[in-house]
Amino acid sequence: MTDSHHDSSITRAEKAAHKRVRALGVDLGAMDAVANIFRAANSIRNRAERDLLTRHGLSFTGFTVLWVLWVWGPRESHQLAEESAVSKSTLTGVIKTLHGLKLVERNNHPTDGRRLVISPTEKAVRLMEDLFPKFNQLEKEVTSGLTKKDKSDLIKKLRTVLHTLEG
Amino acid sequence: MTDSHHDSSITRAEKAAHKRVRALGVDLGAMDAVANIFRAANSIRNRAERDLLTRHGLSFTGFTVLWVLWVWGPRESHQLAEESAVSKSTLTGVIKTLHGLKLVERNNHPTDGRRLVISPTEKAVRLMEDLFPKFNQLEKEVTSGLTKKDKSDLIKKLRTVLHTLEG
DNA sequence: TTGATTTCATTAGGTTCCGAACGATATCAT
DNA sequence: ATGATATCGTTCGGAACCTAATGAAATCAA
Repeated sequence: MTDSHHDSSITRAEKAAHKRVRALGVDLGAMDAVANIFRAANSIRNRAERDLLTRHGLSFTGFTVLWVLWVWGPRESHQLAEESAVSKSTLTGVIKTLHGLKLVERNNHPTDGRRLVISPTEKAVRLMEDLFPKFNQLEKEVTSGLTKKDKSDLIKKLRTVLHTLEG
Repeated sequence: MTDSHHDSSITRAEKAAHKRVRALGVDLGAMDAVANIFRAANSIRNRAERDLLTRHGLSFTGFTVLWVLWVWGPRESHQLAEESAVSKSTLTGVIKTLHGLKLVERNNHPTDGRRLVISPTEKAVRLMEDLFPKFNQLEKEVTSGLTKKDKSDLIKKLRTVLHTLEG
């Protein structure tokens, strides 16, 4: 046994990247941290779509929008776009799709004629009550290599990154 | 001063989510870990596109593909698609865009008429030598709230998640 | 050698995604 | 009041993104 065959060892891609940027004086820790955030997000997203969402006709974004509505209740569309991390114009299309699936309602704002209030339908609530526990099961699986403390440390560090970005 | 105003405190969105799923017996640690991976990835991606990539006519995916070519050199398209984490059909379109920008060349494989070899142009190499250090600067900034050890812990935990997903 | 199978990239069709431009509504200044 | 400004959601144009179907080329069988 020489070394480095535990679960979190460096990947071939990371080694090649290090070699390429060696002469440029870059911060490898920052580079690998960001790269692994993207890899993890991509990988989890693809898994969720393949194993869970596609069969319900939902994209990951559609699921996210539904999740926000489920958690927060009816929202005006600009709020919904921000919470879902998509642009307003993207949301217009996603809402159209979700409306076609009879998962959201679109209502005019009572006093402001420009605004639109989006609500989850009863069907959407039932769907989320079925779907979210399954999604959480997937979340448990993908983080099953981490202890409870590992997860809480990971969360803390990611929140720090987010706080830096938003601050 | 009451409490909880440090950088990594729980967000409003997380609180609302916890309230909603309280009765469903979900794993909150797994939920928050995954949610924060997505939030961080989304946020960094948007920042990079806005502050760095758009002005060069590059999407984040286009940049990723160029990065892979820069690190690894000429690749066959199926390899390039996999390393870039997009489908082959998506890559066809991205390559078309990059070819329009004169950043990649498309060459037939010497012996196998089905295969295509994609190479970065000299222009692409120059662009990456200019662009990547700036991208890394952004990576440094977004992780500036973390110590060196924090970053290496974060990397390790994300690799563990990836290993679980791929294993 | 020819026919069946496999393995490539591309095309077809449809959703997601963005910024910019647009119309409609609300608000503010005068 | 009314004209200028700001703020909504939508539309437009175009890229990214997927799966399934297609077409081209290589390989395998007999």
